[in-house]
Amino acid sequence: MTTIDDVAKAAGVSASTVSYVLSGKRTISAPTRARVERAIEKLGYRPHAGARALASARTAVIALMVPLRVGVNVPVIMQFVAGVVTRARDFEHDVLLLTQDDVSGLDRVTSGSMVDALVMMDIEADDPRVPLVAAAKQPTVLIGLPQDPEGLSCVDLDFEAAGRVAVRHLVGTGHTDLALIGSPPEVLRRHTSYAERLMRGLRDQAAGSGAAVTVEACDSTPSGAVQAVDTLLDTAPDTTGVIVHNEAALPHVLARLAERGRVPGTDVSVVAVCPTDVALAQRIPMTSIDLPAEDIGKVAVDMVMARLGGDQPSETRLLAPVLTERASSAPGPAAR
Amino acid sequence: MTTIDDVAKAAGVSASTVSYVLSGKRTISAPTRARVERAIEKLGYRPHAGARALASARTAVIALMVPLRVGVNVPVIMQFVAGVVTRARDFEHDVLLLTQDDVSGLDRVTSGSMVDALVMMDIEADDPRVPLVAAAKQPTVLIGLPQDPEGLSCVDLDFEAAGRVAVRHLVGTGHTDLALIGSPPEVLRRHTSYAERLMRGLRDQAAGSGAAVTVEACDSTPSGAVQAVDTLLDTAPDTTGVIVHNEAALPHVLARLAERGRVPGTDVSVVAVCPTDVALAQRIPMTSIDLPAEDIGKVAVDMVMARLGGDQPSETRLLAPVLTERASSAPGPAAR
DNA sequence: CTAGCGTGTTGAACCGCTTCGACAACTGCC
DNA sequence: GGCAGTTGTCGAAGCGGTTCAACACGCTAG
Repeated sequence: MTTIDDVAKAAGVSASTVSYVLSGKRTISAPTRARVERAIEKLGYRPHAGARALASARTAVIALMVPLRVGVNVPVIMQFVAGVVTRARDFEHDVLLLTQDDVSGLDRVTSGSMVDALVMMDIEADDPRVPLVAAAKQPTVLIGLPQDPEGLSCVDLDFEAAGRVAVRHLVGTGHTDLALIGSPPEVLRRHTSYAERLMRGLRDQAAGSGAAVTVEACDSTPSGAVQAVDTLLDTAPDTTGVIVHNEAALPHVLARLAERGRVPGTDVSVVAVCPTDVALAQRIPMTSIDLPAEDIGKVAVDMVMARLGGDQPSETRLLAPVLTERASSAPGPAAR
Repeated sequence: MTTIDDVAKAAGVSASTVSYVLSGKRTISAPTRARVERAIEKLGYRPHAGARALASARTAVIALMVPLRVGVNVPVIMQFVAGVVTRARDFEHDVLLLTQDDVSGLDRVTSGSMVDALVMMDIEADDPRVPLVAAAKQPTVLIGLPQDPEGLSCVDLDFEAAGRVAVRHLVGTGHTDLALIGSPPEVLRRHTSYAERLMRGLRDQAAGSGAAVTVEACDSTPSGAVQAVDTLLDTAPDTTGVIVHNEAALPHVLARLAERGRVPGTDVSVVAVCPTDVALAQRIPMTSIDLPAEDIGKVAVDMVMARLGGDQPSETRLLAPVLTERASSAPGPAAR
C-alpha cells in the first residue's frame, strides 16, 4: 500500500503538503502542486478511507435505507436508488445499503461513524426509525412524510396535490363518479403516508367538485387487481373515472376493466400515478401523474449534502405533480 | 462521542482490555468482562469504524456491484441484493452499493481500502471489470461466469444444465419442435454468459435427442414479447415446446401464444426459467426451472467470507437446476 | 534599512482503535 | 521452596491521514 508519506517523499515535500494538495484547503504553489500530482499519479496513490475518516470525521459515505418488504414496488424503488447513487457520486460520496427490517443498522452506522448522512425511503406515518435518526448526529433526509416532520428534512411527490390534480382532470373532462384503485392493504395498514395523502387530496377535491369517489385497496397481483376492479364495479357501477396508484397491478386493472366492458380510453378514463416509463409501457399509453422516483432520489441527496455543508435548517420539499394526458383519458358522461 | 478510553475508564481497566473483550482475541476473566460490558452498555459505546479499519485493516464492509442498465430484470436483481445483504449481516458486514456503470468505483473502494471484499453481478463473457478485481487485494466473487474464470471465484445457476433439463423435460413429454424465447438482444450482444450457456445446453441436448430448437431474442416489453412469439410462429409453426427465459416478457409471451391459438398448458408446453414466485404469479402456474436468486446472493457472500477467513483457493460453484412441473406443461405430439 | 505582511511549506499533535511484547499473579510440579 | 507455565491485564507503538500553529521567505511600505 502506498501512503501519503511515500508520495511526499517521491515529490520531495512533506506529508501535510500532499494533504493540502488533495484537499485544496491551503494555497499550494503551482510547481509544488504539479510535482505532488505527478507523484500521486506515478504511485497510484489512494488515501486510506479509514485513516481519512478518523482524522477528518468525514467518511464520504451516505447510508441509504431501502425497503425490501412486500407491497412495495421493486422497480420504482430501484429508480429511487439509482437517483440516490448517481447523485451521491456527483458529490464524491458512496452509498452504504441498509435494509428497512434491520432497524439496528441505523444505530450501527450512525454511532459507529460509518456514514456522514442518511437517506431513508418509504416512511410511515408513525415510523419507529424517525426518533432514531432525529437523535443521530448525521443529517438525514426522509423520502416520504412522517406524521410530524418537525425538524426533519423530507422530500416526496406532493401526493395530496396529485390527488387534487387527478380529480380536477377527471371532473374537467366530464366525470363525476370516480374511484381510486390504490395500494395493497398492508401498505394502508402501515399508514404509509403517501397513500393517505393521495386519498386526502382526492377526497378534498371531489367534495369541492361535487364528485363521488370510491376507494379500493388493491393487492399487487393479477388476482388482486381483478378483485379490486370487480368489487369496485359491484359497489359503484357508474364509475367512469379511475385513478390507479399501484404500478404492479396497473396492467391487470386495465385488462379487467376491459373484460368487464369498460375499455380504458373509451368507456372509462384512467389516470395512473406512476413513473412515466410505466405509464408508457401499458397496452395503451396512460394519462398519468408522474412519480419522478429518480429525481426524488437526487433531490434527497442534494438536500442531505446541503445540510452537511452549511448549517441549513431542515425543510420539507414536496414536488409538484405533473399530469400528462394520454390515450387512457376519455370524455365522461357530463361531456357527452 | 464516547471512545474506548471512556469505556476503559468507566470499567477501571485499560483500553486494550476493552478491545480484547470486544474482539475475544485474548482471554479475559469473567468479572472483568462483565464490568467492561456493563460500561459499554451504559455509555452506549460503538467503536469508530474508521479507527477500527485503520488499526485492523478490516472494514466489515463488502462492496456489491449491481447493474442498473437496460435489459436486466429489476425484481430479480433485488432478490440477489436481498440475499447478499442479509447474508452479509450474518457475518457482521455491511454492504456498499456500487453501480455497474461506475467502473472506477472498483478501484476507488479497492485501493482506498473501503471494503474487505467484493461481489459483482451480471458478469459478461469478456468483462472489463474482471482484470481489475483480479488485481485487487480484496477477494471477489462473481455472480455469473466470465469467459475465463481462472483464479476467480464464481457462482451461478448452472444454465447449461438448465438448458439440458428443460429440453429433456419437453422431449420426455413428447415434444420435438422446441423454441427458446430468451433475453433481449442487447443482453446477447453483451455476451452475458448466462444467455449463452443456456443456449449451449439447449442445443447440445436437442442435438442429442433429435429435437429441433429455434431461438428468438425478446425485448422485455409487451410488444417485444408479441413480436418474438409472432416471429417464432411464422418461422417454426410446428413448435410445441417453448422455453422462456425472460421474466418481464413472460406474461405477454403467454398471452400472445394463447391469442395465436396455442394455449399454454394445452396446445403448447411452456417451461420458464425464472424465480419460483414469478412462475407462480402467471395466469397459470408455470412449469419452471427455478432461478434461486436470493440463494445465489447468499452463496456468493459465503464464498467471499470463506476466502476472507482462511486462504481458500478460488472456486466456481454452479447450482444444479431444479425443474418443477406445473400447469403450463402439456403432452406433445409424440405422446398423444 | 527595517518592520510588517502575505504566501507557501512544514513539524507535530492528534483522530480512536488493534495488537504485540512485557509483566504480575497464580498454578502445579519436582 | 523454587521454577516453569498459565492466565489476565496493561503500556505503547503503530495504522494513515488532517490540521493547527509556527516559520522561512520575499515584498512592500515607511
